[in-house]
Amino acid sequence: MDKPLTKPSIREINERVILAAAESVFAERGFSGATMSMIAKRAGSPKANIHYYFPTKETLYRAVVARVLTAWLDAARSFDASDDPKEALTAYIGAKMDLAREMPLSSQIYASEMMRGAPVVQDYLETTLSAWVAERSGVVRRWIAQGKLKPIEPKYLFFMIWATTQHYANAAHEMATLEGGPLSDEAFERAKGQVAQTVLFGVAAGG
Amino acid sequence: MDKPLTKPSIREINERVILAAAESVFAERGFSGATMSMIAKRAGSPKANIHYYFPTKETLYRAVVARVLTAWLDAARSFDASDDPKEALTAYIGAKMDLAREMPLSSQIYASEMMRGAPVVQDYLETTLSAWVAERSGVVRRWIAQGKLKPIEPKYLFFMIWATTQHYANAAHEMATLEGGPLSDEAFERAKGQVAQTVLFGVAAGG
DNA sequence: ACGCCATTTGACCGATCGGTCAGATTCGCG
DNA sequence: CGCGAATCTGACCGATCGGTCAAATGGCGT
Repeated sequence: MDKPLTKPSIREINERVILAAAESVFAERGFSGATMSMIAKRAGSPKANIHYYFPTKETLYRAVVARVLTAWLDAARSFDASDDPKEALTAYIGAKMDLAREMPLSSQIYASEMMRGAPVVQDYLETTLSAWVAERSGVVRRWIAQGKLKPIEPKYLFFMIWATTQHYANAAHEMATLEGGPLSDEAFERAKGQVAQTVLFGVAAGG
Repeated sequence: MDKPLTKPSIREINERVILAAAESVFAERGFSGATMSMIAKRAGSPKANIHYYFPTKETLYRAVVARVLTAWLDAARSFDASDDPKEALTAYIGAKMDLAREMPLSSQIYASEMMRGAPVVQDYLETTLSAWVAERSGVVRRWIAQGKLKPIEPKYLFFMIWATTQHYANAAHEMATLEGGPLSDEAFERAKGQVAQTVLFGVAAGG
């Protein structure tokens, strides 16, 4: 879907460029710390032209956040890849970890949104995410009933997965300092494996 | 130590009030989003008086962050409470969880600091925290050598603990929305237990 | 009571913020 | 090519920012 049958219009191109610039600035400085001039400079346009495409700073911010949420939901789908808890959780944790590594800016914006009380994504929390959690909690409870998992509270399991994976974006700088440099691909893959292993062993039915 | 032998001076009282006000504003809006007038209003003093005690916004911010770090290190000490991995990890996770619940503002400020690349606490990361991790990694490796833990990379274990506990501060609003209200004390205690249990089972030597 | 220093305060400053606007320029279609 | 719409841009605006300052007020030892 969404194939470029027609060549992208000037509007499409520029909105894309501006959104990318805005994402990086919002991630670095937060909503209040970001300035329109900074975004304009990074996008390579005069400030007035940014306002031509996105009338206000808040409009622009909402557009950036909207992109973040779609990426989030895409990764969430990997949870449904299998009916087996081991496979499903491994796939989900892996997808979330990859997301944090490949789109750290988005992850940081999402975290900042939450810390500020979700002024923009509140309704997403109440509708889409609530529904997702309710549905998948049912799946986890079924696994528990089938004796495949310990009797845990599904919500806290999801919190733990979100926390851990998000941390690899939020605290990338802290980790880099402690490691003496950015995590290599190999180190990241080992981290991914250990997180998945730990969670799986932690919740797997005793045996 | 530090007993109030003499009654606190005007300076001590006011600095305390200002720091508390500043902490809440910085946590809500981030460094750039916080304004001196907002802090002044919350502290109940005119803005000029804030500048009398803390000459610049950055000075004030650094003072707030300094308090956060001492609370951090206090909680970290609970890791050394025992030589037994089960007890030590349970105590450490519990202390960190309590910290996130009792001082959510501090936790959020710390997270924001990291996301902005640690402009203020960089040297703390390179010295104090690095040393702490190096030392405790040695302890974990000893436990592994004694067959008490799976052969894991200690650093990723710490990352996971930090991530999970910090999440209960950073994402408190997200959790509250999904739970239909703030986590009760009971719910929080259950979460704490499940996190500790999951991590312990996840890293405990098989058997 | 006096005098000295700490503290408090409202008025004020230049810089920068988000946003506006009119006019110049370019695009795309007949 | 011609022309209306879309796009671009420098100049500009009021509001607010962090920070300053001189004068007023208060606390306290003697």
